[in-house]
Amino acid sequence: MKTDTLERRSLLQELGLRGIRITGQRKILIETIQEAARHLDAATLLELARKRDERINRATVYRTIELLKKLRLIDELDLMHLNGEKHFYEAKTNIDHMHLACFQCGRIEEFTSPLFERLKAEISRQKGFRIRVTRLEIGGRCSQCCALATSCAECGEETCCKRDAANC
Amino acid sequence: MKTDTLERRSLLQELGLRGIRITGQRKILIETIQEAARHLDAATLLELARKRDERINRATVYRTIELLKKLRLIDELDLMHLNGEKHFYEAKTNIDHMHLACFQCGRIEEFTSPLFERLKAEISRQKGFRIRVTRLEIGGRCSQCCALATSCAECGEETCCKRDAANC
DNA sequence: GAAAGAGTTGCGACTCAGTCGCAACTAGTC
DNA sequence: GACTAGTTGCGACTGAGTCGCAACTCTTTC
Repeated sequence: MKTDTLERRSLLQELGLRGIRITGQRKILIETIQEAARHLDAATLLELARKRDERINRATVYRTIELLKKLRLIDELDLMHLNGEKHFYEAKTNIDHMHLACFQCGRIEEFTSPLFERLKAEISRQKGFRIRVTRLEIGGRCSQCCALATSCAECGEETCCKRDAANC
Repeated sequence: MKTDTLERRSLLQELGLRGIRITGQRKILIETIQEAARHLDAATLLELARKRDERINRATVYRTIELLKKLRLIDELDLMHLNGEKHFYEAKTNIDHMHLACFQCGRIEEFTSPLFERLKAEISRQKGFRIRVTRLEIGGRCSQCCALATSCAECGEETCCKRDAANC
């Protein structure tokens, strides 16, 4: 997952520094995550990894994800369950960022803000909570879909999500 | 889920206002959600509802949750997957709030802040994104666990999560 | 109060993400 | 090159959530 503003670490390098064995499978899986143009779920990660080495097993994918999560090298996302119950993964960035999920077109946007950092500082201070991981996901309608918005055929409401009309 | 600061609506009343049929099962399920002292997952909701009417079926629980989610009367939470892959549910409140999940003791705290509202406003303004649902979950260590913290037997690190030593 | 019909429920079979134990394999060390 | 702890593949399993269909029930209408 590459963006202009957010800096992601080299996961392989981090693994090596922590004395964790770098196997062929881990190398492929990590490279696949880092080179992906979008957030990957476990099944897609497996599929892409198998293009490089078709012997890679599903269990290995889950075990590697678990490892990278525990080492806090990747973040796990739900992306508002836009695509069912899957989880998605991305290499951790230098600054925490949030994900905006458009219910209409399915696009995922990333967003950072100093306000988010201030909010985290406030939580630490007020609640005495030591923050280790944050997950801020926002669902709604992106600017493009807002611009194209027409009222819903089912309910007449302009704010309706055509992707899921019952959600009006 | 009752708190002092957050105001939750009467779901049954809302359902009626929207012309949705109020069945015996829905009444029981909604009352169970509203009277619960904690966030419920689908299986627990079923279990509690069956104490009132043991004929209630699992599929009905999932269908009712789906209905309430679509009507935006309840929020779905993951609570940082502290307890596996389940989802948890709570009646929507008048103000969006976040959940702080302690990886050590498992406690869930709720927190509201004007900064969160400002952050949402900033996203709407800067990205032109029309926000419908937000989910902010924060994982770490609560103040009580911080106070009791001793270094981890496995790794020696003070910030280690004893619940999951591999997470050091 | 009874009839009618749309909406809802229970049932059971199914799907799919994720887990686990175990034997075979291999990266890294000596 | 041999050794071994850590890793992998396999296949069976678990558990959350879904779906189609027949039976039931809430609400409306008369």
